Amino acid sequence: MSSQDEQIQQRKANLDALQALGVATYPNRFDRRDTVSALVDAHSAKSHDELEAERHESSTSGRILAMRSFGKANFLAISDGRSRIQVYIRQDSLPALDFDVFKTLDFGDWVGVEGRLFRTKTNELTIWASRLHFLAKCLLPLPEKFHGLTDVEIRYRQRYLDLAVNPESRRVFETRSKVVSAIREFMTARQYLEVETPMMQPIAGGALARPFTTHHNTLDMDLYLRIAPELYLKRLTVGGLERVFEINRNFRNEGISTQHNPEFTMMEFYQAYSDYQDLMIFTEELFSHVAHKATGGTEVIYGEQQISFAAPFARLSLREGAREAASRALGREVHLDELKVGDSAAAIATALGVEVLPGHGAGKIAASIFEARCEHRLIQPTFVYDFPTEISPLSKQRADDPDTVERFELYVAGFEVANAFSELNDPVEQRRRFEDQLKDRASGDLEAHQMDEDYIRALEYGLPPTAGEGVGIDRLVMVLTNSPSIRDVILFPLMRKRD
RNA sequence: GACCGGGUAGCUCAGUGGUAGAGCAGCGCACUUUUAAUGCGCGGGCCGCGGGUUCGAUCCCCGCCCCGGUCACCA
Repeated sequence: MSSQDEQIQQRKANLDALQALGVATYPNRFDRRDTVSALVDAHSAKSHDELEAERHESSTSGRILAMRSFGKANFLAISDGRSRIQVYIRQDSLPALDFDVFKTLDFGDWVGVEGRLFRTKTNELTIWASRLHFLAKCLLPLPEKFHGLTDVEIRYRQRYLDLAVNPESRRVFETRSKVVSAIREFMTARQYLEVETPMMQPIAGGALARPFTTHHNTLDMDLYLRIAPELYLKRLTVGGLERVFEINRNFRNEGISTQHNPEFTMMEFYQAYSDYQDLMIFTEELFSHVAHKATGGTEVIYGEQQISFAAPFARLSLREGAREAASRALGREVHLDELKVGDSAAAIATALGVEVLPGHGAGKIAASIFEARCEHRLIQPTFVYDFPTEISPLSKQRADDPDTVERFELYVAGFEVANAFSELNDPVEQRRRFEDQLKDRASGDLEAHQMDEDYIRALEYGLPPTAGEGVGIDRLVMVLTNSPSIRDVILFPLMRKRD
């Protein structure tokens, strides 16, 4: 019998022993008065003498994460997932039945404890147990207490084990929850209406990406999991909801990496009577607020870097970023004009080893150079603005330059965490842009946008001047929790099926 | 998809072409304030899976599976 099988048998035997004692093996409820965390928070500063004077009688519960036995003196450490507290068990302080129950306990079991608080000789806050209640059995051996669980495959596939034994993991997801709460609080305080739009869409629009497909049986209709909520949210602004936001999942049928999970969470919002410049200011305020609420300040450590979310953030035009990077890599001064003409831009890209596909204009080439050579260097929050029109089918052109749109992406720690633009609200121009996308699609670009006639009809009813933005929640949480992989901030990241 | 690294006890990890190792966890004994408790003793392994080479493979070779990283694609 393997070590694991052996331990399972022993734990089952202990469960049987409980039953033989007449104790409920899976009791229906336990009325706890205090969480472990509440006890620790309320009493951790109190001295031995203060505790003796108060003789606080507690009733709490948790999972056993340590057991030390000295014959008639025994110690447990129980945890509510956030804090842990020690329990002192001595035979002459408990009813005989409770001590018999104690003898059946295994590392990982759930118990309820009643008793007064005191400090041991080594000054540890401890519950002197007067009652012990069995709550639930841990039949499988838990990872060991000292090294915890470090195998990332088990941490991702069996997140419950990770959370049970790695407090750092718990903290990451608590921070994630704070981030989402802070965003909601920030948006609703500014009169944004929180909405939910379809996750299953007949046309997967609002972004350039490959969708997942699904099917509705009764309607006999193929559907896509959404790649973005964008077109639905702007329909709401057409309807007069001037400020809307949605926090929800997007699904993109693309690669997996430290920065990409097939389903990921975005906060997307639209605001009438604003443009992309207004959103830069708004974004600075939002990120400062969220960083403060989630971490207590605006300075965070990410890997080797210290990142500041204090406003203002740096601003850099995409072409200037590409120009600087090209100059640095080629060892000569590259001029902006060279990036604005297809032939010279293509020559620079080729010299840099950046692939240029037929049909790519100067704008797309400049963007490729930026992505290959510049973006990973943007550690401090940086607004990269003025994107080429050809890669921005839903953004409004600059009044002074139709090849450039009023759009920015926010980069932090070398990757994109937000994307925003002044929304294209001219239905004729929007139709022309979709038609350009259809040509790309016809030439094999699976990520090109599809035609959405109803969206154009909505624009024909009139979208006021509006700016919109999407914020990648997972990536923001990565930066705020110093997590190197997106899988560290998603409770159940997608993994290959395993037998 | 390509390349690199990894998969050995429940967990964390050593290791070798010749009977498989440690610490923790587990079991037994001792111990009435311990802190990764300690001491003594014991049990626990398809060395990811399948082929091949070999007298003999956990180790060498080939294929496959899973995980991680880099690149490609993307946010």
